Amino acid sequence: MAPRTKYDVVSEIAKRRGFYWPSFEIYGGMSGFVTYGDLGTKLKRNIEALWKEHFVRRQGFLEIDDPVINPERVFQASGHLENFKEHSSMCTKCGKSFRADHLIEEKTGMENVEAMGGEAIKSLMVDHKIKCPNCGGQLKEPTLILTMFKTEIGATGGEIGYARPETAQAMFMNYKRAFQHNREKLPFALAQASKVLRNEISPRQGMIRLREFTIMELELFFDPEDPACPWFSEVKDITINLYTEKMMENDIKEPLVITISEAVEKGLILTEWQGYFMGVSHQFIQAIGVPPEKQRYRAHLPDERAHYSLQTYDQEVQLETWGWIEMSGCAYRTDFDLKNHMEASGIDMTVLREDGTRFIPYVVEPSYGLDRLMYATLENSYERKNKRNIFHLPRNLAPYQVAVFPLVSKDRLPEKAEEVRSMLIQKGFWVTYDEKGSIGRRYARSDEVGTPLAVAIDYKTVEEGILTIRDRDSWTQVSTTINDLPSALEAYFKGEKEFSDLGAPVVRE
RNA sequence: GCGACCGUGGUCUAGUGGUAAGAUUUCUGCCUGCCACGCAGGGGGCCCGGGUUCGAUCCCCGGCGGUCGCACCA
Repeated sequence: MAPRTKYDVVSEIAKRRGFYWPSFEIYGGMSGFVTYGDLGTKLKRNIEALWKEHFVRRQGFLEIDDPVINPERVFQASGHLENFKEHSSMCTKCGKSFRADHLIEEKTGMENVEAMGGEAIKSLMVDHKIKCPNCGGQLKEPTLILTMFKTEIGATGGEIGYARPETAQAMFMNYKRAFQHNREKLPFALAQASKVLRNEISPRQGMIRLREFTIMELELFFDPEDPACPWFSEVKDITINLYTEKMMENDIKEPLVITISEAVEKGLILTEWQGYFMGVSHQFIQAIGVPPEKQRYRAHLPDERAHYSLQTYDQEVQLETWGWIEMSGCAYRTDFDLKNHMEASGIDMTVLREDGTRFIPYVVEPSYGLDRLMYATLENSYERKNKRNIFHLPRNLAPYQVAVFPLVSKDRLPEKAEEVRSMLIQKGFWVTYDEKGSIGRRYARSDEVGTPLAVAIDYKTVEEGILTIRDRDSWTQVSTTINDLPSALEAYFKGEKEFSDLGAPVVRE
């Protein structure tokens, strides 16, 4: 049997304790779909909230929420219908399948064969007698694979619709109205955290590649003649690990360690806005618990880039099981999308400058996969210590903030604990309560779901109103009073106080 | 989608052509004065369909799902 990977270990706890598990289990399951349980739902919600702290609230950007199903016209205009598919050809002998356009390019040296269309690809395959590169066998006629989910809108099937494979089009389609809501001022951004669907041919790696998942994305609109980012100075000194396009082409293994401002000055990052978002993103990923040395930015090579992008940097995080995995992408989309929608819809999307000239805004887009961020958060916070599982989740991400335990379940301690629990709930905290088994077992159980603090109600609590707070990470305790507890917890979760400041140290024999 | 391997209580594993074991979890009661404590008792399972067989969780075929490799991942 293969050794258990960290992914196996984390997933086992996730399933057993209720973070996430495979969907449709009772009907045999279906790969590419995941169900979040209580803990996972809360953790995911907290990561989304933290993302909005970094990318929406701070800058005063706008949010929207747009339909998942879109009519076909949208994807004609966006270019997805043309680009979100490939011509796949399978070998009749060994069964392997290949991208027909890539095979033609290899054999003939032609470029951009994909754009020539299906019929041309079919005849080129025949003309050049292209065989299976694996075994030399005969290849089947290429078939078109569309990786968007297709459906019909309306009961009589009047119009074809597709589930969106990204949320960006929503921001572009609603750009003009939002621009007015922003009192026609540039730059501004539209953000959305919402579900998208991609009909992946063969999803693998559990949480990393799903068919239905949540994207957190924003489109920043700016005047290409006024490309300065007003908050650039906040991130300019952040050091990142960078792999530029040129470094990728020359197969350079060591990253360029460089500050954001230097990378922009040298033209390695094309715009200040990309630099800004890459810097904020570095902080954000660090805030979910991934240290800088496990982060890097890697440029997309031209043939890897999406049809709309002039430059894209993937932000990758090093996971123990799979190595470097993309967590976000920061794409420079220029005016590609607004221009397309303007042409296809006939709606003018240009902006008037003070000098009377008109222009289509340029766009920079940072985009995040929430589901894999959640996995990265769990994996990075996981520790096995003294045969126990601990998730050292950042305190602002933990599904539950505090656990309340009576020391023993007798002598009116449970009743007292219940009082403390209701008080904390009334104060707005996320609280769990447990009185089963030994207190040590209950501490262990709350560590396993990443609850940062546990409050123990003992005889001194009943007699003098003094209780103890126990820290998940250090397993140490401090004591304070029932009356002081809420404000202490509030300061702790706001990050104003550290654990040791919450009360007097408790020393046990 | 192709190939290899795999599918046993909630979870992790053992095992078998005669319907199944252990740990853990969960429930009940007792116990419990700070780190998965102890005792007693209870609950809970062979992925689905077909075939071979007196009898299939085990063998065969198909499906579904998982892991890995190839391909795909805009």
